[in-house]
Amino acid sequence: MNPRSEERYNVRETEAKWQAIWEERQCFHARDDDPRPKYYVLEMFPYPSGRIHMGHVRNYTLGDVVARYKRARGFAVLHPMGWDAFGLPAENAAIERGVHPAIWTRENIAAMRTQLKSMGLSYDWSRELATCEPAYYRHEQKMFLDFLKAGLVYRKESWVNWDPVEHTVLANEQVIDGRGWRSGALVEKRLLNQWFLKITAFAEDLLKGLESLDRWPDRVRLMQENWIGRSEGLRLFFDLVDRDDRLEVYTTRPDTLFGASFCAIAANHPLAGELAKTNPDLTAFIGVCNRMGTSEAALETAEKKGFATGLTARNPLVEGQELPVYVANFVLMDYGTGAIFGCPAHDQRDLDFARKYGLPVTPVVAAKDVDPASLVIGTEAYVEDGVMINSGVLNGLPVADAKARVIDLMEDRGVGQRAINYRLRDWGVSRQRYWGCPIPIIHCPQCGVVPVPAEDLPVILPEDVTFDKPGNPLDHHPTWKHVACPQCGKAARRETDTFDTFFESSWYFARFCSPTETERGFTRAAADRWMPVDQYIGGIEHAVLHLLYSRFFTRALKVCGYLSVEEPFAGLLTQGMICHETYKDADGHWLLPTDVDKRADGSAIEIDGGRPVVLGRSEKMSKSKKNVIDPAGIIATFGADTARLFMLSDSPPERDLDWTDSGIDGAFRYVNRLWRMVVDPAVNLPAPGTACPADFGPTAKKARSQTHKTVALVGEDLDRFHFNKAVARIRELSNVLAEIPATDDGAGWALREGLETLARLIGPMMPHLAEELWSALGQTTLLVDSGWPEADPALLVEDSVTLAVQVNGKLKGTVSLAKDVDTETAQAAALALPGVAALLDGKPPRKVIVVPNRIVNVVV
RNA sequence: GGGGGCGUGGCGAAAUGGUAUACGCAAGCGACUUAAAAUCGCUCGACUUCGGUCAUACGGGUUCAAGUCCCGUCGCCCCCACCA
Repeated sequence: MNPRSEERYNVRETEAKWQAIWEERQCFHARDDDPRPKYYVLEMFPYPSGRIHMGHVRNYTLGDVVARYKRARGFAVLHPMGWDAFGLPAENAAIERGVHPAIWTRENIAAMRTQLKSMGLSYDWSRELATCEPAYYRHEQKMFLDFLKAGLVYRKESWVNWDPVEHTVLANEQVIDGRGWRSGALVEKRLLNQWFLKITAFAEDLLKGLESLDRWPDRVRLMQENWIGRSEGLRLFFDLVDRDDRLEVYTTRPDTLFGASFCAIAANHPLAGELAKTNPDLTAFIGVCNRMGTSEAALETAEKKGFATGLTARNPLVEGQELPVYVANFVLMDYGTGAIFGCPAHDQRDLDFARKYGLPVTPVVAAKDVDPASLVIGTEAYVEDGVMINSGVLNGLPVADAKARVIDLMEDRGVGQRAINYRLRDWGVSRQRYWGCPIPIIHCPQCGVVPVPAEDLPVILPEDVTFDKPGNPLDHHPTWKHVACPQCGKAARRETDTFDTFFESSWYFARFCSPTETERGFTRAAADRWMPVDQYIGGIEHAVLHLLYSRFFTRALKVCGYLSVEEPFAGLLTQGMICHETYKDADGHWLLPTDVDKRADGSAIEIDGGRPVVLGRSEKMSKSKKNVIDPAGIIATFGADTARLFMLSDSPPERDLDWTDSGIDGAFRYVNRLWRMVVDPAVNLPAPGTACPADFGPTAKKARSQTHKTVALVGEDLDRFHFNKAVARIRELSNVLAEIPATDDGAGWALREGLETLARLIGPMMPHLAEELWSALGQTTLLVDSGWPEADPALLVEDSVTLAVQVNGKLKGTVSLAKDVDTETAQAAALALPGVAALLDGKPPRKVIVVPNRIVNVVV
């Protein structure tokens, strides 16, 4: 036995060795003056929570394969990594464990950086950034002030989710079933002064821009389209009877104006507030509306409720008609004008409301062939298309024409105008939090809102704060908020709110272009050099928020002269989640996979105590369900390459991936198999660089053809991110190479060619193993520097092909023919097949279809 | 309620409208071994009278040909949601 085969592939030593060599030689350093075409690949940067999880492993493996592949293909690759380091968990750690958020965050970054490095990721670490450092966030304070100057920022009182226990605003996604996600307290609506970024100014542009993003998943584009929610309709005024005032309403159904039977305004509508001043019952009703739950269940069961204000409004289209005005719980202040007219016959909510309060229900649209007289609206509104009835001048018009006619009429009379409305709302960026970027504003009793002068930037977050009281520590700080007004010099107060953490992640991709720039975040030259990101990779959960904010932010930066592009991410890959089986004990408590012993029959018991375990379905790995596997243990045991291979091989990247122990075992077996194939080859290999022999035996010849075909196919697969297929093809090649008999002419040469190719093809996926194999094969260069193999076109063409032969579309056999034979030859060969001849029974076929090199279909 | 996606062996999955089930996992059998692990080899959709026949959730349709395109049904998943 060859003594070397007794050695085992030493994962730890080998991976550490190559990581050190790559780092020492700065293999992944991106140079701004590199003349080759650029390729910017970026993965969504992590929040430094303390440890990496499997989702990170998948995300960064995918990105690293793309980066290493593009590098091999001759691109100047920018592949950076950083930390989305502001955020709530750091404050929670401070409250719960007494650690300062800055210390907690920096320690987590250090720990996670070590973990990421153990994965062998090809980052340019010289560009690393952390958003919690003043060197980073100072620039976004400047950007905010530039946006303010450009009219893209404003301050407004708005209704927010207020957690009365934590004394802070919550984002919508932090409100679960109407309660604060941490405190569990019922969330209230509060009117608060907040800073807003005018994302709605770009609504149309953000919508249009989606069309150009042809390398984004359709799903994400559609989600953003729905989120922006463009609608076309009419804004019109209803005069209020006996009041010198009118009510502005937005509708997408101006055609149904003849069927109107009431108007309704939101509880937070200014008119409701005014009326409530003299009406305690209305005040109470508004209070009820503001406390109303916003959970799915609450909305489903919530009754339509209204409060008759006693006011009436004149229907601008129907002479003499007066409609009662209600305050209604189902009208939203922040969509349209916060006021509607109700047409019960053709809107389900309006119908529910009308039935409850005994309001008239007049159908004004009927399906084309329905007799209007027989039309009865019961408990279901008619929302389909049709023709106008009961509508005076509109009668007989199709809905679309009636809409246009009413809009024209209202515009002519000056009581309304065509309007486009968006569901998208301006981005409120104020948070009553400590661990975030301070908003660079000073409030002066004399001068009002005063921006911090550029020369006083950055406004640095003070570190000497306490977390013993609820609310924002910046508010409790004894000195920090007290400053002199930059304009009048008198005592003034700093803004103590900080930015939403989506602010930092909205421009970090540009910062990576010139991470040490001190003047304005990044130089225009560097941004022009590297932007846009050619391939962005991350979770689908950011389909709207982060990706939409970043698209807006990039446009705003362009307006302010920072960069030239509008779209930050030219290509987007959204990866699926990592799932794992779930386990519960008899009492219904979740169990960790490490506490469970799976048995051969599929059942499972608790390792400690042996009680039976209830197996649950595979679900997204989460701490709450305890179905998590720590990547650190996997990497320590099996190595980074095994973990990476597993992440790539079982499912396409956009699909969810089931973690299985047997899957990781299989990947590890393959890593070792490849290693053995090289260090202990079945056939003696010629020296590297030996000239190609003139003749090859049949199997060696086939193997060579397979080698070159695999090069071509794996390249296509990687171009399309079909990593699972690339892995399958590589495995196929190794299966073929293992079959070459030593007796074949040129066997050793064909095997060396195959193994060298294999090493290069696995380079992006299993980089440590690839380097190890490359060097074991006697190569003296680094594999990362050796480019991508080229397929020999001569070896890609087959001289013979197998054609399927069908009769009436059913497979009856195959024939082997020379490639590209003429139709007649193929047809004759097919008809000569015994099975085919028998079915024909001597008669000529009705028709024969020949698809060259593929199939012959005989129709009888 | 609105929008979108998916349904292929025991499992993860392949398949420009053209030989369905590549590649892997699990399982079974065998070799090596005192034994186990590791490794290597073979079998592996269903039924079969061994000629074949039937299988891509279900029912229709288009086509010489459908997992793939169209219509409908069922099931699962995701996103948004009193958006006027």
